[in-house]
Amino acid sequence: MSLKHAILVMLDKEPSSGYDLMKQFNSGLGYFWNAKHQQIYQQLKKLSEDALITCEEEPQHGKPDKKVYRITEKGQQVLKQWLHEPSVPAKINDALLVKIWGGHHLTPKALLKDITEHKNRHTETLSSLRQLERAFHDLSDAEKMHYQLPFLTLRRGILGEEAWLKWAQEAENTLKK
Amino acid sequence: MSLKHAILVMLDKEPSSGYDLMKQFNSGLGYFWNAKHQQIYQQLKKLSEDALITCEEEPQHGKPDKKVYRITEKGQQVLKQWLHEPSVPAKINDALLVKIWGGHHLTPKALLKDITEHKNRHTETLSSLRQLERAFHDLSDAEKMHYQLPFLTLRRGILGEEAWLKWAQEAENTLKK
DNA sequence: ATTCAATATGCAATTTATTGCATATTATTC
DNA sequence: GAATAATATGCAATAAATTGCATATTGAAT
Repeated sequence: MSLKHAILVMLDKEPSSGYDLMKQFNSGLGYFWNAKHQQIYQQLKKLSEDALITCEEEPQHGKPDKKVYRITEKGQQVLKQWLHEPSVPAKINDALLVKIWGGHHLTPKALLKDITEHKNRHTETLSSLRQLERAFHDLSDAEKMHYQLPFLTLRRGILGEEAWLKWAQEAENTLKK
Repeated sequence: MSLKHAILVMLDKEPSSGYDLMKQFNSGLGYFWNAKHQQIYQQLKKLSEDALITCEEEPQHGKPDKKVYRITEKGQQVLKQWLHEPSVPAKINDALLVKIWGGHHLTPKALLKDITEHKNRHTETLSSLRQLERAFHDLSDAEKMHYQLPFLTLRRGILGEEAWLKWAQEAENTLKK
């Protein structure tokens, strides 16, 4: 229901191309909302048709031209309305947990391997989130105030990853027996 | 990519009707994999067509008849193959976090309200997970062994919910200033 | 008797998401 | 000069998920 709104939120902060958005979905916001590049381009098209955003081609030096999208008045209205609605609960689709839940066909070793691979990714994510956190702490008070809300989402990421890794430790202890 | 596999996992443990599965998706496994009843019935149909499961109508007393599905040999093969593949990273779609990330249009009060509503749901979930955990601890050693893997997923749920609530506390402290 | 909640299943239409191509520019490296 | 990586965008087809109905049985409560 709302890749649309995620894009509006992003464009409301800063006009961007599809490619810019894609990069954000692969880092910052992407931590909380998944989208592949196809989905983004499709939504941009749709949002343009509905006049919630406008598009302007912008020549670049050293890089292919890009289409810069901007949120419109109408888009802002739609965004604000969405912001005021109660947000729907997060949706989780976690294949690893499904596998563990029904994993009696697998050896503990096979499960551990799968868990370890995930652990590596979570460890990397956590470390990059912590780097962002340190950068935040170095900001001036005014800047900290300005980034207060994104910082909260960063904290959510950090606490989430820490909890994941703590669990992985438990799981490893159990499965190694 | 794998509501299909989640259903096979469930049917491998125990033959069930669509309604049975739906209830599980609204409690146990549903914590890690979302599915609405329509999706379940549609998948059951497809899985039957592909001969990964069979269907048998079972009359009941006191309740409408139900269709009991069982996993077939072929289904077990498909399931085992899936279990041996590395599992895809979990997908998160969390509208609340998107909203907070771009929530400068909202008052802290409005954000707090949204967070509080989510907090209530998470509190309830945590409390029911903890109840399951206590029930597990009362089991015999043999039974504990038997439920080892589902217990790990339960622990994941508990650690995840605790982390969420810890974050909510931080967010409230920040936003109440 | 009638309403309500739980049980039980499904069709049809639409919206979203995914997969598999496909293309073009420029900078950098070999 | 040729290959590669990063930038930048897209079509077409399919698969998956959601929404909005729609129906039927039974038990328990009013």
